[in-house]
Amino acid sequence: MPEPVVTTRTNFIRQIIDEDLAAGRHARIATRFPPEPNGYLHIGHAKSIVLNFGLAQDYPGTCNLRFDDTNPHKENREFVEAIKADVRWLGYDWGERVYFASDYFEQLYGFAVELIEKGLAYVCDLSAEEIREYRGTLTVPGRDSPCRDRPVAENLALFRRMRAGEFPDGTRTLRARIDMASPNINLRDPVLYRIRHGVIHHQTGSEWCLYPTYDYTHPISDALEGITHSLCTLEFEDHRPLYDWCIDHVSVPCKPRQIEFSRLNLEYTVMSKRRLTQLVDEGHVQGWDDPRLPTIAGLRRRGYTPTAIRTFCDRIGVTKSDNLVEMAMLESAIRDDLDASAPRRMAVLRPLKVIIETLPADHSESLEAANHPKDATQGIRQIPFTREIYIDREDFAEDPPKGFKRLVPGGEVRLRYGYVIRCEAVVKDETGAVVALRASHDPATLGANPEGRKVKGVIHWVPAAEAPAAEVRLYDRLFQVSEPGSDGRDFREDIHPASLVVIDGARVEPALAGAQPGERFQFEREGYFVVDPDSSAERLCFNRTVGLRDSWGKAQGR
RNA sequence: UGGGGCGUCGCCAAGCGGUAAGGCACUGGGUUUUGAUCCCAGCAUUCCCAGGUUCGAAUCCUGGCGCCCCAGCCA
Repeated sequence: MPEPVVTTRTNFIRQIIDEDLAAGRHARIATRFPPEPNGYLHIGHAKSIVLNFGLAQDYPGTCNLRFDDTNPHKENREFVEAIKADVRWLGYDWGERVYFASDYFEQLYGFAVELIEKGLAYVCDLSAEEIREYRGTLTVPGRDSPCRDRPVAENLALFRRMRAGEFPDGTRTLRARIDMASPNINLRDPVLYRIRHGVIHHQTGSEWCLYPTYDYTHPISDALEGITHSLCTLEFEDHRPLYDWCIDHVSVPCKPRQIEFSRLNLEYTVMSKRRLTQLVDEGHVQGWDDPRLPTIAGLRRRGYTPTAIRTFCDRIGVTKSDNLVEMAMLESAIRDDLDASAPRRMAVLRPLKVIIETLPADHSESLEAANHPKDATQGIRQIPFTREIYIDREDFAEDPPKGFKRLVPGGEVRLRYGYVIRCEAVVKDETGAVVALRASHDPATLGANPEGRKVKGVIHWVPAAEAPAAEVRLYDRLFQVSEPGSDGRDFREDIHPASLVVIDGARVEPALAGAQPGERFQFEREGYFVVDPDSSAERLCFNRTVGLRDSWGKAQGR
């Protein structure tokens, strides 16, 4: 089958790189993906991963994986490992190039000493509250810290004592000496180092009680790794002058260029780490890999493929404009991939028994079914056809709406891969509920059209006695509004109460019996499903990745 | 009302002074033993608005308007 078309379109970042290359500024590009290990990766990170690793692949060049681990409070090893697994799963290989910002702590310290010696950084005794007061506001310039003109020797000595652990948390910081009156607040003597006692850093243990801030660490880490193009999201645009300042005033080997692009926003979900963490910690979902979450782990468990995610990232492009992408965009990417690759199977979600009375009780014949309608290399499988079968309750209607093409009393329908049957009688219980159907079949219709009449409908089915039971989890959007938390609501109020519907008594065709976790199928006329890790030989369990496009359901207003 | 960004079809997004790509969605039609897929066709006289420059402007200039980000010892 043809691979889904992935046309790597150009974008403004590629144009910048082309210009830089044409101007001879670099022989080869180097990018990096710099996650902070304080949560799981989500589809927004995938956009960045596909961008950075994709650039390295195409130009070619290299892309480092670098953990931005400067805040030991929120970070841990579990997240480091999960992030590695997700990047690898997406199909990218960093080779030997995994780094940690904490690898550079000693060098970073040395560069801080260099800044102090140049009179460009000073130890400040102001408390956090005082620093805030001195910073001024958006419209009012800040005031100089009383420590701003401290002699170099004193700064050096104090900074050394900060490292030695002589001062408690929050009592002193190292600050860049830039401009307290700058209209850009990030330049009003930003904090470079803060004191953090008693935290065990996942990489450096208790070696340090002094931790550098992102603004100081990131540019230098980039430079030390020889990054040529440092791509980040728009909110860091204001930080670029500080990024450049750090690189310009410290003895690093090269000058990386920071370029900002807009982050991905998806309708009906949330993307911020704070909110995702809250959903997991407060139990609104069942973990970071809950299939309703836009995390990579969640999408994987939902049945998404790396290819679909890459296709999606490619289709949304890379720009600087604010965006809110429709779910339909993501869904079409996974449908494209799975339509081409997923083997077809039949599964009845809400079983309704049909007794084919023109067949003897012990009738059993094997019907042949192609595993894929357009890919013969996927082969065929056999489906036993028996007197009693199950069809989906939604494929029968006593009082059908206009245009209904499925089974109705006295009407005919084709059983997929099998015969045309006619509904002869409706069996009801004392409450009037339909419990079964009595039917006849036309033996002349296997692989042939019936004589003298047209049968429009085709429905799926499973042999009653030989259809394994299964649990099927139907997922819907996690939120019921396109922008959770907009207009001042708490985003949790917008959680969709029926985002997960568990169907307990589904019946599937025998060929699904040994399905293994991670295997993906199309359940014909229903959608794409993946075997959940909870599945076992005794109890099959499927997750619905996405439904098939459904013009009938849509026309019915569903 | 400081600074930094952004504004092209319902949603993404090309376009870089020569007369509005593409994808998603949607609407028709065809094929079909999945109301799926596939195929074919349609879908911005107009680019936030208003002036200006030019033979010619989404692209250049000026002035508005709208939206986003920044006042963590988070990233």
